[in-house]
Amino acid sequence: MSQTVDRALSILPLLAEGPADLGQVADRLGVHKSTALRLLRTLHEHGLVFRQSDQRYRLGARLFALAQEAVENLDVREIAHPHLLALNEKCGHTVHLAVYEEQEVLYIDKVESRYPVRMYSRIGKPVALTVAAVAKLLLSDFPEAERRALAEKLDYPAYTSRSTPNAAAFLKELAQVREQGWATDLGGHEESINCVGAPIRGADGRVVAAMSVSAPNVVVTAEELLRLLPLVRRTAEAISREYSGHAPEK
Amino acid sequence: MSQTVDRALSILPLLAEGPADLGQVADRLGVHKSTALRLLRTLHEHGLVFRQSDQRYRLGARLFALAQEAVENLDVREIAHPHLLALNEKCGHTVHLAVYEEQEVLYIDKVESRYPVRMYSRIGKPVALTVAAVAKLLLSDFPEAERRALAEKLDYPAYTSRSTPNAAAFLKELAQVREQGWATDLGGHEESINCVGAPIRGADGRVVAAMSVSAPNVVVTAEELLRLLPLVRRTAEAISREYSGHAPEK
DNA sequence: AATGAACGTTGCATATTGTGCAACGCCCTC
DNA sequence: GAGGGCGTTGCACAATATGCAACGTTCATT
Repeated sequence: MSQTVDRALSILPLLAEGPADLGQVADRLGVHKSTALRLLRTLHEHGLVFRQSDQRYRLGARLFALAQEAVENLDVREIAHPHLLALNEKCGHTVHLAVYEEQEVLYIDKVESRYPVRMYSRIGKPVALTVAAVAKLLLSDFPEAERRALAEKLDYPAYTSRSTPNAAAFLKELAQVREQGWATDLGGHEESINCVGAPIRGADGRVVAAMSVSAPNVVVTAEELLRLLPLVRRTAEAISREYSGHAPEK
Repeated sequence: MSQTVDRALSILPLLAEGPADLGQVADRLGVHKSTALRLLRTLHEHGLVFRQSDQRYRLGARLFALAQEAVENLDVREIAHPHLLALNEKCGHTVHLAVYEEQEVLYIDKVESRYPVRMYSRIGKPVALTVAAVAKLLLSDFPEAERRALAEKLDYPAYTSRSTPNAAAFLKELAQVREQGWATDLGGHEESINCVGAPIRGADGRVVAAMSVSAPNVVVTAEELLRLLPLVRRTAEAISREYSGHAPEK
């Protein structure tokens, strides 16, 4: 690997501790002042480092401009897709990925069940906010005030006898989902369909997306589906790690 | 300056645009694949870059961590943040904090509007120097010679019909901003968005940062926004006092 | 006002270090 | 089973980064 680049990059964490002058940088790198100067100059040209008024060096603003841009161009779907495929490979059921956007929760990816009996859904379709596992996951991460405001505003259609009946029940459910880190929908939308889901989190811990596994009663019972929970959670965690920039573990 | 480091660092903005594979990186750098590989490996070891499951490279977690530290070390931000929150609490609009660094003006903090219609911006993003209220505030504090030199060097993109058209107009505007101690951007960047801003000064009276309140026409008219000016100025002054070492007044 | 220390900066000779090349191995497609 | 695409490795060469020593400035000390 490249010694020069290695040295240059070692400067960054060093400056993260606080501003430092040329001599300090050179010392801590174990190189000559002139060498440190050239490295700092190159970092400077790229905006990763800058020189404050007392001539000392500190981390530059371009660093967070880069990070910000990277986050913006991050596509959850792209990262999640192979994981969703792998999960489907293992359990055979329909796997969904959803995000919250403009007061709605939308499916943005889907891997079809490999069983002949499938649940109906389609990418881009808004999901039932009050009952869907992915909706509960995404909404449970909202600040409490917003959760309450939203819960009041919603309708609570009685899709089935097990649909969430009202705001109070919904808020209680969200609190529980938030607490336990996973969610279910057991026949709340369609009598014969059950789902289990888990949240996908960004580097800052906020929920950026949610995934779920869904299957009709006729294929597996609710209890059997719940047994998949650890697998679903592990998958969601793997996606979270990769999404927030950690190398996937081998 | 160091060619190797220069090449390595050029990879970062390239990856910020989105994931890329080895060949793409090598091409865009204009170097041999093997060279690109070694550079990427070094970046990888420092955690600035990582390899997602499809083998393509992406910006890594350490970059985000560094960016975070870089922002946190900007102490204006730390001091200003609660004030920005309070201001947003009162008026509901988007509040920005910006500093000048290395020929650019950058947003370093932001509190989102609580209205559904929001303006687009992001922390770390360089702002349009010739029109943004915060840019005018920061640049107006430069010594006259530097202002003139800078004004000559700049481009004057006509974002809208009300954008600053040329160096002469810009210098006149800066002089006025300097005189009155506040600045506006009335549809100069995006036709439907207005801003009012005020400077934050250090103990020596120099402008160290600038803040602004922004709102689209559809939410409040320019006149209504201007009525917030006293509030904005008072907030900026409170931040200035605290920043320059006076105890925050309760 | 003069001296000296501390720090950043520059040019240069040296050899360490990074480079391109070509060949290899792997995986996937046709 | 052949072929193309892609990442990877070892090697010989010279381009490139390095340390040194000397210079310039700024600032504190006497």
